[in-house]
Amino acid sequence: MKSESENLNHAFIEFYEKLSSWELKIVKDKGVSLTLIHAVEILGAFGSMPMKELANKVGVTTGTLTVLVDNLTKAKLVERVPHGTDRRSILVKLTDQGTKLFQEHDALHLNLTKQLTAGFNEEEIQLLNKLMSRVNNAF
Amino acid sequence: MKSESENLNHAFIEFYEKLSSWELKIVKDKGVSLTLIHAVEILGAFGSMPMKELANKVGVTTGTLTVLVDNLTKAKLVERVPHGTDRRSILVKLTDQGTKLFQEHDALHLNLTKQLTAGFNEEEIQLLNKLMSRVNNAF
DNA sequence: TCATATAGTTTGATAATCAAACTAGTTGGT
DNA sequence: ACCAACTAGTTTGATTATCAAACTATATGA
Repeated sequence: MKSESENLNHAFIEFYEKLSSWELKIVKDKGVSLTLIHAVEILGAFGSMPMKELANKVGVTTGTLTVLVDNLTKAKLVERVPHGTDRRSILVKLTDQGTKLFQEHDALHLNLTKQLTAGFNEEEIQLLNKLMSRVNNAF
Repeated sequence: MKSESENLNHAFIEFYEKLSSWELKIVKDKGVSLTLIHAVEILGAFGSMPMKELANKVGVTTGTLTVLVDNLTKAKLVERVPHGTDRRSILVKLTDQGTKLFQEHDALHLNLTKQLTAGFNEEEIQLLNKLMSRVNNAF
């Protein structure tokens, strides 16, 4: 007999796998790379940050991030702005256009979430949100 | 005021982002590529499947998957087995060694899940599992 | 002041990926 | 039964992503 933790673990993994596939399909349709939209998503969620920190969150080296930010800059989605106190450092910041892309992507996620919880009543949605928020805070 | 769906959506996205970063870190430590472990995870979670279906789930073209499965085969993690009724098709199946890798990776996930739900009682874990399973089934 | 550390870029090589052409097998309409 | 249209997977040739390591510019601390 499987423990409840094992069942939950597999539910988490299945959700993660399905969301990954969904995300990949979405970005492919838009003709942008997964890493690119991932960077936009991180900047949208956490705000402007230095190259190094963004590289860590995206999961690439700073060398790779330099190229990625070059491409994002060419596409007018981000801009490099000087760090206030450390002249070695550079902040990566979403442009208006980048913010728009982030919001569009977020709206697609919202559609998906609504679709996935179509059979839920308001209390169940609220309950699931509470439980997932507790999980996120423990991360 | 944000709707409950929006809150849940952002909880899902935060969970997905955090799990992605965790997965990336784990995979880097092991020295294998994210795509490779992703394929193993999909095969472990959903069972053997044809090239095309695996390509869709991994999010690459069938051409790319051919190379990936070649590499996985060289590493003795998967094998190509004939499809019962369609001779054009090939099933990708985890080997014993591939299954072992999946189980090791799954154990890491389970540790994480237990850690994330350390503050939950048994009923809450069961409840979250029920809700997430319903979400997964709607995917 | 100067040795050491850090942020970001560049470089050269390797690996991942794609689109399109190709092979082999299936299916449906006549 | 035949054959045109379709599908699964592979191969090929080119492009892109990525890394490690060397490099530049700035910061820090003894």
